[in-house]
Amino acid sequence: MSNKFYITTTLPYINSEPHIGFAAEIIKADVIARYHRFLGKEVIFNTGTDEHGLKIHRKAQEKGLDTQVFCDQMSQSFKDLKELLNLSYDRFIRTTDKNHVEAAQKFWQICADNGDIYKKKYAVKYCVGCELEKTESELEDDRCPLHPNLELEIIEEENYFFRWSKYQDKLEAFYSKNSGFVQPGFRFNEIKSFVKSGLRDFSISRLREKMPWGVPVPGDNSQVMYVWFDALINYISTLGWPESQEFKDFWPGLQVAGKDNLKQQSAMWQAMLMSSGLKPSDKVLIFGFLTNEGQKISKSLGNSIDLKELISKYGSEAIRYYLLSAISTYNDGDFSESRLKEVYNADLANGLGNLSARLANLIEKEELSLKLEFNPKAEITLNFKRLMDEYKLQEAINFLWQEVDKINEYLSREAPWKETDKEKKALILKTAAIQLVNISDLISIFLPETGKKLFSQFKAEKIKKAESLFPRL
RNA sequence: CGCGGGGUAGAGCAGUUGGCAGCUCGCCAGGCCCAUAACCUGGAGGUCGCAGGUUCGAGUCCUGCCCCCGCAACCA
Repeated sequence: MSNKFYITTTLPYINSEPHIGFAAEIIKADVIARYHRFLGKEVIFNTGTDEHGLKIHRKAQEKGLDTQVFCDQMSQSFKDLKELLNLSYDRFIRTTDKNHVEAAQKFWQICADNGDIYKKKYAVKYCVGCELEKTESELEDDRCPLHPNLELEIIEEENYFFRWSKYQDKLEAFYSKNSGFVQPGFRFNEIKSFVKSGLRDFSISRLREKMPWGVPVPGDNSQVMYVWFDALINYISTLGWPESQEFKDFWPGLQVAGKDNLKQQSAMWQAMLMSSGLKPSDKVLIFGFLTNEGQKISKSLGNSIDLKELISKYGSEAIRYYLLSAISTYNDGDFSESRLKEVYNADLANGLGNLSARLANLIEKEELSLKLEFNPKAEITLNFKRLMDEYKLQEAINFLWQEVDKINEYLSREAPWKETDKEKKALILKTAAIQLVNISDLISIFLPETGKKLFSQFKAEKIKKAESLFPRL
């Protein structure tokens, strides 16, 4: 197995502030990255911001800002998540970065040289909301059914197209050879049937005079790249492609995305990689969406969750725990503040928090000297790995909490506070502490701060009661 | 016949290859008294959406049907 591991999130489009859904995605990616570091691998974990396109340009204009200034501000807001959510990414690429722009142009050139980019004159109705041209069959009453409030724009111009259709067979062959390529399985089925139903070449450029905010098409000053074409390339430009050892060492990698990105990640991008002669991605994980208190998250409903406020209220560890353990990794889930509190009290305060206080207190009174070490061969670790290797994050974290329960059960059963034999008492406490130490290191994959605290508390020569890990709410 | 997800205890959800229906919260009754009013044990509460089929055996596989929700702006 390679000692190098590369993982990347999708790049969020920066026309609004980061929200809970993206937080869920990047936290899951963070857990996977930490897991691979835990396995001793050298990891690159990439995220960043997608900054081109008409919507962003217009948004900046609305605010009376220079587009780059607007992008700088929004991008910073996403960068802030690193501290706020305790993320461990080590790359943050912006699609307006110079090296990305150059890589996108190089990539384009290679696809063009391979005959996969051609110019076509066409007149089409274009929906600004989708950033997509619409065919007649997609329209209802001459309006985009997805954005009925927006007037369609008629685009009559010569644009560049990518020969997606050429890759249909290759994609299908690739899918059938790589049975776990997209996870979960039902998403894989979805994309397979989509590709099977036929691919149509898609437009990958816009006239610069109409849409100035994009990567210039090499050799044609009148056109800029369509936002999706350039954005996908970030997954390799961040590794220094085309000229870098790092790219050779780390590509291909694991990509994670929300379910709205299924086509782009697992079919469009893979075809683009095939065209440029690069290896397809290693794997694509597709996560579900969140609702807020049972309702679809939307600004018009005024129910978008203020992520920063939430974090300052409950702390990143609680948010991480909730998103990872109480919400399905791959299915849609619901975010509810009352549920968050419930889970916090049950699992963090009464569960892990109380247990660590309970055990530390018992040991402190006995003045034991334990000097415990994490044991990577413990059965717990092996069972845990089995789940993590299949990216069953929710099952893995819940498995750890079952182990927390077992320690509580063990203590109640053995009742060391009643034991009069000093040696027996010490053995009971040591047994419990060893289990907790083993779990702590695994917990730090999900809750880095908590893991660190537990580890330093229970690895110390003199275990002492510390400040409450998770005070009850 | 557009694509997809879902309908399992009062609420929220798990159920991998078909093998005695589970978890968390809440509720009831005990226990413990080391710990954060915590922890442990037991209990009540389900015709697993409906109707068929395959099977020794179906929440799980097959067929049909009913209902809910995404695939609309913002957005993963």
